[in-house]
Amino acid sequence: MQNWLFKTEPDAFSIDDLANMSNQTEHWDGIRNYQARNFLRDNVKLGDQVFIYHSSCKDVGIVGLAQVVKEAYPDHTQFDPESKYYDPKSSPDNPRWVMVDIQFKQKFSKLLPLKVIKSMPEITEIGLVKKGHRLSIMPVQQSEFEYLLSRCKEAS
DNA sequence: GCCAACGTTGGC
DNA sequence: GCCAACGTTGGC
Repeated sequence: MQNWLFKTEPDAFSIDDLANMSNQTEHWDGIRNYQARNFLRDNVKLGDQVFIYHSSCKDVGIVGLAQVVKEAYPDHTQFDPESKYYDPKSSPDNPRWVMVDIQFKQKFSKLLPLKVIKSMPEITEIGLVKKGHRLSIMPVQQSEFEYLLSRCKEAS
């Protein structure tokens, strides 16, 4: 069992969009980084908890919680020439990119800002607080996950 | 919109 | 396999 943090740009797809999907479930497509792909393919498991994080926007931080409801399967956008995620070097026989499905669990009434996360002495391992870490899928160790979750709920 | 820090590509 | 050039990410 693992915990994760997935980044998303709320202008493209936000926590509210996830909450409004049918079954409050959506496939997490468009991951085009090998390290993130390897996490998705090898380590993201059914039932894992996922922090949803808004990036590249006015209010950057953790906004909610989701869970994995389907493990890795081929990301269909890699085969679609119309998609911005199209990868001509990938083929259906040998898909290069995968995605998982996640289901909305909770939106925190107040977001936990990146600035605050960085100021927490308890939080030292998560990729967010490390310099130059740009992964859009990152593991969160259990102790830090629990601490962050309690702070999110406390702010709510 | 800037720019630092990465990741990827491709010539050699 | 090196590395320069280029592209992308993402906080500010």
